[in-house]
Amino acid sequence: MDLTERPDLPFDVFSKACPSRGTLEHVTGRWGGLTLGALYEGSLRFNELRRRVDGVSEKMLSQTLHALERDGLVHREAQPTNPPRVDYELTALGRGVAERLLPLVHFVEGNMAEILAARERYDAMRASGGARGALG
Amino acid sequence: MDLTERPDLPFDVFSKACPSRGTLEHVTGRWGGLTLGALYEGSLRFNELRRRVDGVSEKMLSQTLHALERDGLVHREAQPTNPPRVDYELTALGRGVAERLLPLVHFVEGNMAEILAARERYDAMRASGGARGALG
DNA sequence: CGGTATCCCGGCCGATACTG
DNA sequence: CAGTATCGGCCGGGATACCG
Repeated sequence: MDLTERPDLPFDVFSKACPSRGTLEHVTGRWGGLTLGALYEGSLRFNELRRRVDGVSEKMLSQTLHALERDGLVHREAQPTNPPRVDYELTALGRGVAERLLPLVHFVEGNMAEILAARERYDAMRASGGARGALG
Repeated sequence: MDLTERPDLPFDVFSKACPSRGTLEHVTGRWGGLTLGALYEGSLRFNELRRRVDGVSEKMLSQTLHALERDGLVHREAQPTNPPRVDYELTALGRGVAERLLPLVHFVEGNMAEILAARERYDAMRASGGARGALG
Protein backbone atom coordinates (compact mmCIF):
# COMPACT_ATOMS: atom_id res chain seq x y z
CA MET A 1 0.00 0.00 0.00
CA ASP A 2 1.08 3.53 -0.69
CA LEU A 3 0.40 5.77 2.25
CA THR A 4 1.54 8.86 0.36
CA GLU A 5 -1.44 8.56 -1.93
CA ARG A 6 -3.92 10.96 -0.46
CA PRO A 7 -7.56 10.63 -1.45
CA ASP A 8 -9.19 13.75 -2.80
CA LEU A 9 -10.80 14.88 0.43
CA PRO A 10 -12.09 18.29 1.47
CA PHE A 11 -9.76 18.21 4.47
CA ASP A 12 -5.96 18.34 4.27
CA VAL A 13 -4.10 18.22 7.55
CA PHE A 14 -1.05 19.85 5.97
CA SER A 15 -3.07 22.98 5.47
CA LYS A 16 -2.81 25.49 8.26
CA ALA A 17 -6.56 26.01 8.58
CA CYS A 18 -7.61 22.36 8.54
CA PRO A 19 -9.92 21.54 11.47
CA SER A 20 -8.58 17.99 11.56
CA ARG A 21 -5.49 19.38 13.28
CA GLY A 22 -7.61 20.28 16.28
CA THR A 23 -9.20 16.84 16.58
CA LEU A 24 -5.83 15.19 16.04
CA GLU A 25 -4.50 17.14 18.98
CA HIS A 26 -7.42 16.04 21.15
CA VAL A 27 -6.80 12.46 20.08
CA THR A 28 -3.04 12.38 20.33
CA GLY A 29 -2.54 14.96 23.04
CA ARG A 30 -1.04 14.23 26.40
CA TRP A 31 -4.22 12.68 27.85
CA GLY A 32 -6.50 12.08 24.84
CA GLY A 33 -4.66 9.03 23.56
CA LEU A 34 -4.40 7.40 26.97
CA THR A 35 -8.09 8.04 27.61
CA LEU A 36 -9.12 6.49 24.29
CA GLY A 37 -6.78 3.57 24.96
CA ALA A 38 -8.29 2.95 28.38
CA LEU A 39 -11.85 3.13 27.06
CA TYR A 40 -10.99 0.76 24.21
CA GLU A 41 -10.70 -1.95 26.84
CA GLY A 42 -14.28 -1.29 27.90
CA SER A 43 -16.68 1.18 29.45
CA LEU A 44 -15.32 2.95 32.53
CA ARG A 45 -16.55 5.34 35.21
CA PHE A 46 -14.86 8.66 35.92
CA ASN A 47 -12.70 7.57 38.80
CA GLU A 48 -11.88 4.21 37.24
CA LEU A 49 -10.58 6.13 34.27
CA ARG A 50 -8.67 8.45 36.57
CA ARG A 51 -6.90 5.52 38.17
CA ARG A 52 -6.21 3.80 34.85
CA VAL A 53 -4.65 6.89 33.27
CA ASP A 54 -1.87 7.26 35.78
CA GLY A 55 -1.03 10.88 36.52
CA VAL A 56 -4.06 12.64 35.10
CA SER A 57 -5.76 15.23 37.31
CA GLU A 58 -9.52 15.52 37.76
CA LYS A 59 -9.50 18.74 35.83
CA MET A 60 -7.59 17.45 32.83
CA LEU A 61 -9.57 14.21 32.67
CA SER A 62 -12.82 16.15 32.74
CA GLN A 63 -11.53 18.55 30.09
CA THR A 64 -10.24 15.70 27.92
CA LEU A 65 -13.51 13.79 28.15
CA HIS A 66 -15.49 16.88 27.19
CA ALA A 67 -13.31 17.44 24.12
CA LEU A 68 -13.61 13.80 23.04
CA GLU A 69 -17.36 13.79 23.67
CA ARG A 70 -17.76 16.96 21.64
CA ASP A 71 -15.84 15.40 18.75
CA GLY A 72 -18.22 12.44 18.88
CA LEU A 73 -15.56 9.93 19.94
CA VAL A 74 -16.80 9.22 23.46
CA HIS A 75 -20.35 8.70 24.75
CA ARG A 76 -21.29 9.82 28.23
CA GLU A 77 -24.01 7.87 30.00
CA ALA A 78 -25.19 9.50 33.23
CA GLN A 79 -27.57 7.72 35.59
CA PRO A 80 -29.55 10.03 37.90
CA THR A 81 -28.99 7.83 40.93
CA ASN A 82 -27.57 8.75 44.27
CA PRO A 83 -24.67 8.54 44.47
CA PRO A 84 -24.41 9.46 40.79
CA ARG A 85 -23.00 6.98 38.32
CA VAL A 86 -21.55 8.04 34.97
CA ASP A 87 -20.15 5.64 32.40
CA TYR A 88 -17.94 6.60 29.50
CA GLU A 89 -17.58 4.47 26.40
CA LEU A 90 -16.25 4.82 22.88
CA THR A 91 -18.60 5.55 20.00
CA ALA A 92 -18.13 3.72 16.69
CA LEU A 93 -16.05 6.67 15.52
CA GLY A 94 -14.04 6.56 18.71
CA ARG A 95 -13.31 2.87 18.23
CA GLY A 96 -12.14 3.64 14.71
CA VAL A 97 -9.72 6.20 16.06
CA ALA A 98 -8.55 3.93 18.88
CA GLU A 99 -7.95 1.04 16.49
CA ARG A 100 -5.54 3.22 14.53
CA LEU A 101 -3.99 4.86 17.55
CA LEU A 102 -3.17 1.73 19.53
CA PRO A 103 -0.83 0.18 16.95
CA LEU A 104 1.19 3.40 17.02
CA VAL A 105 1.38 3.35 20.82
CA HIS A 106 2.35 -0.31 20.87
CA PHE A 107 4.98 0.25 18.19
CA VAL A 108 6.61 3.02 20.20
CA GLU A 109 6.43 0.97 23.40
CA GLY A 110 7.90 -2.03 21.60
CA ASN A 111 10.80 -0.04 20.17
CA MET A 112 11.43 2.08 23.22
CA ALA A 113 14.76 0.40 23.94
CA GLU A 114 16.03 1.35 20.48
CA ILE A 115 14.74 4.90 20.90
CA LEU A 116 16.46 5.28 24.26
CA ALA A 117 19.68 3.94 22.70
CA ALA A 118 19.37 6.50 19.90
CA ARG A 119 19.01 9.23 22.48
CA GLU A 120 22.15 8.14 24.28
CA ARG A 121 24.09 8.11 21.04
CA TYR A 122 22.80 11.55 20.15
CA ASP A 123 23.61 13.01 23.54
CA ALA A 124 27.05 11.41 23.64
CA MET A 125 27.84 12.78 20.19
CA ARG A 126 26.87 16.30 21.22
CA ALA A 127 28.75 16.10 24.51
CA SER A 128 31.96 14.94 22.83
CA GLY A 129 31.78 17.97 20.68
CA GLY A 130 30.58 17.45 17.18
CA ALA A 131 29.32 15.76 14.08
CA ARG A 132 32.45 13.76 13.35
CA GLY A 133 32.03 10.04 12.76
CA ALA A 134 33.32 7.03 14.62
CA LEU A 135 36.94 7.84 13.75
CA GLY A 136 36.97 11.18 15.52
CA MET B 1 -7.03 -9.15 16.39
CA ASP B 2 -7.38 -8.01 19.98
CA LEU B 3 -5.75 -4.68 20.55
CA THR B 4 -6.37 -4.83 24.26
CA GLU B 5 -3.96 -7.72 24.57
CA ARG B 6 -0.77 -6.06 25.65
CA PRO B 7 2.49 -7.97 25.23
CA ASP B 8 4.63 -8.30 28.32
CA LEU B 9 6.94 -5.40 27.67
CA PRO B 10 9.15 -3.43 30.00
CA PHE B 11 7.37 -0.23 28.96
CA ASP B 12 3.74 0.58 29.76
CA VAL B 13 2.42 3.88 28.48
CA PHE B 14 -0.35 3.88 31.08
CA SER B 15 2.26 4.20 33.79
CA LYS B 16 3.07 7.73 34.80
CA ALA B 17 6.83 7.31 34.52
CA CYS B 18 6.95 5.54 31.16
CA PRO B 19 9.42 7.23 28.77
CA SER B 20 7.27 6.22 25.81
CA ARG B 21 4.94 9.04 26.76
CA GLY B 22 7.64 11.54 25.88
CA THR B 23 8.37 10.04 22.49
CA LEU B 24 4.65 9.72 21.80
CA GLU B 25 4.34 13.43 22.40
CA HIS B 26 7.20 14.18 20.02
CA VAL B 27 5.56 11.96 17.43
CA THR B 28 1.97 13.07 17.85
CA GLY B 29 2.53 16.62 19.03
CA ARG B 30 1.39 19.64 17.12
CA TRP B 31 4.28 19.53 14.61
CA GLY B 32 5.85 16.09 15.04
CA GLY B 33 3.18 14.17 13.19
CA LEU B 34 3.04 16.59 10.29
CA THR B 35 6.82 16.53 10.00
CA LEU B 36 6.94 12.73 9.92
CA GLY B 37 4.08 12.72 7.42
CA ALA B 38 5.88 15.14 5.13
CA LEU B 39 9.14 13.17 5.31
CA TYR B 40 7.30 9.93 4.60
CA GLU B 41 6.76 11.26 1.09
CA GLY B 42 10.51 11.57 0.65
CA SER B 43 13.67 13.34 1.80
CA LEU B 44 13.25 17.11 2.22
CA ARG B 45 15.40 20.13 2.98
CA PHE B 46 14.70 22.49 5.85
CA ASN B 47 12.80 25.14 3.94
CA GLU B 48 10.98 22.61 1.78
CA LEU B 49 9.73 21.07 5.00
CA ARG B 50 8.82 24.47 6.33
CA ARG B 51 6.66 25.16 3.30
CA ARG B 52 5.09 21.71 3.35
CA VAL B 53 4.13 21.91 7.00
CA ASP B 54 1.94 24.97 6.67
CA GLY B 55 2.11 27.26 9.67
CA VAL B 56 5.22 25.96 11.40
CA SER B 57 7.78 28.53 12.50
CA GLU B 58 11.53 28.16 11.99
CA LYS B 59 11.98 27.74 15.69
CA MET B 60 9.38 24.99 16.12
CA LEU B 61 10.50 23.10 13.01
CA SER B 62 14.09 23.17 14.21
CA GLN B 63 13.04 22.07 17.68
CA THR B 64 10.79 19.31 16.31
CA LEU B 65 13.51 17.98 14.02
CA HIS B 66 16.00 17.88 16.86
CA ALA B 67 13.59 15.91 19.04
CA LEU B 68 12.84 13.44 16.24
CA GLU B 69 16.51 13.08 15.38
CA ARG B 70 17.37 12.46 19.01
CA ASP B 71 14.71 9.75 19.21
CA GLY B 72 16.28 8.10 16.15
CA LEU B 73 13.28 8.68 13.88
CA VAL B 74 14.84 11.21 11.52
CA HIS B 75 18.29 11.29 9.94
CA ARG B 76 19.99 14.61 9.27
CA GLU B 77 22.39 14.72 6.34
CA ALA B 78 24.42 17.94 6.15
CA GLN B 79 26.62 18.76 3.16
CA PRO B 80 29.43 21.23 3.86
CA THR B 81 28.81 23.15 0.65
CA ASN B 82 28.20 26.84 0.18
CA PRO B 83 25.34 27.61 0.39
CA PRO B 84 24.77 24.83 2.91
CA ARG B 85 22.46 21.96 2.04
CA VAL B 86 20.83 19.79 4.66
CA ASP B 87 18.51 16.90 3.91
CA TYR B 88 16.20 15.25 6.36
CA GLU B 89 14.88 11.74 5.90
CA LEU B 90 13.14 9.08 7.95
CA THR B 91 15.12 6.26 9.52
CA ALA B 92 13.72 2.71 9.43
CA LEU B 93 12.28 3.35 12.88
CA GLY B 94 10.80 6.63 11.68
CA ARG B 95 9.12 4.91 8.76
CA GLY B 96 7.66 2.38 11.17
CA VAL B 97 6.18 5.19 13.21
CA ALA B 98 4.92 7.07 10.14
CA GLU B 99 3.27 3.95 8.75
CA ARG B 100 1.21 3.67 11.91
CA LEU B 101 0.59 7.38 12.27
CA LEU B 102 -0.67 8.08 8.75
CA PRO B 103 -3.68 5.76 8.89
CA LEU B 104 -4.81 7.61 12.00
CA VAL B 105 -4.42 10.99 10.32
CA HIS B 106 -6.24 9.81 7.21
CA PHE B 107 -9.03 8.33 9.29
CA VAL B 108 -9.61 11.61 11.10
CA GLU B 109 -9.44 13.57 7.85
CA GLY B 110 -11.86 11.14 6.23
CA ASN B 111 -14.36 11.39 9.07
CA MET B 112 -13.97 15.09 9.68
CA ALA B 113 -17.45 15.88 8.41
CA GLU B 114 -18.96 13.52 10.97
CA ILE B 115 -16.79 14.99 13.70
CA LEU B 116 -17.83 18.52 12.83
CA ALA B 117 -21.47 17.41 12.84
CA ALA B 118 -20.99 15.88 16.30
CA ARG B 119 -19.56 19.18 17.52
CA GLU B 120 -22.55 21.12 16.24
CA ARG B 121 -24.92 18.71 17.94
CA TYR B 122 -22.98 18.98 21.18
CA ASP B 123 -22.86 22.77 21.10
CA ALA B 124 -26.53 23.06 20.16
CA MET B 125 -27.48 20.77 23.03
CA ARG B 126 -25.55 22.83 25.53
CA ALA B 127 -26.86 26.13 24.19
CA SER B 128 -30.47 24.99 24.41
CA GLY B 129 -29.92 24.24 28.00
CA GLY B 130 -29.49 20.63 28.89
CA ALA B 131 -29.14 16.94 28.58
CA ARG B 132 -32.71 16.29 27.56
CA GLY B 133 -33.31 14.23 24.46
CA ALA B 134 -34.96 15.04 21.17
CA LEU B 135 -38.34 15.56 22.81
CA GLY B 136 -37.24 18.44 24.98
C1' DC C 1 20.26 28.46 2.82
C1' DG C 2 19.92 26.75 7.45
C1' DG C 3 19.69 27.69 11.34
C1' DT C 4 20.28 30.11 16.75
C1' DA C 5 19.11 33.75 20.44
C1' DT C 6 15.89 36.51 22.76
C1' DC C 7 11.55 38.31 24.21
C1' DC C 8 7.00 37.57 25.63
C1' DC C 9 2.20 36.07 25.80
C1' DG C 10 -1.54 32.64 26.11
C1' DG C 11 -3.07 28.59 27.76
C1' DC C 12 -1.85 23.93 29.51
C1' DC C 13 -1.78 21.86 33.60
C1' DG C 14 -1.47 20.78 38.64
C1' DA C 15 -3.16 22.00 43.36
C1' DT C 16 -6.70 23.20 46.16
C1' DA C 17 -11.27 24.15 47.57
C1' DC C 18 -16.04 23.64 46.89
C1' DT C 19 -20.88 21.62 45.16
C1' DG C 20 -24.80 18.38 44.21
C1' DC D 1 -19.14 9.64 43.29
C1' DA D 2 -18.64 13.07 39.72
C1' DG D 3 -17.55 16.79 38.84
C1' DT D 4 -16.84 22.73 38.72
C1' DA D 5 -14.19 27.11 40.26
C1' DT D 6 -10.25 29.50 40.93
C1' DC D 7 -5.41 30.49 41.28
C1' DG D 8 -0.79 30.46 39.72
C1' DG D 9 3.50 28.44 37.57
C1' DC D 10 5.54 26.78 33.71
C1' DC D 11 6.47 26.29 29.08
C1' DG D 12 4.88 25.76 24.21
C1' DG D 13 5.20 28.45 20.60
C1' DG D 14 5.00 32.90 17.67
C1' DA D 15 7.71 37.25 16.34
C1' DT D 16 11.79 39.25 15.61
C1' DA D 17 16.59 39.79 15.18
C1' DC D 18 20.89 37.92 14.23
C1' DC D 19 24.90 34.49 12.47
C1' DG D 20 27.92 31.26 9.32
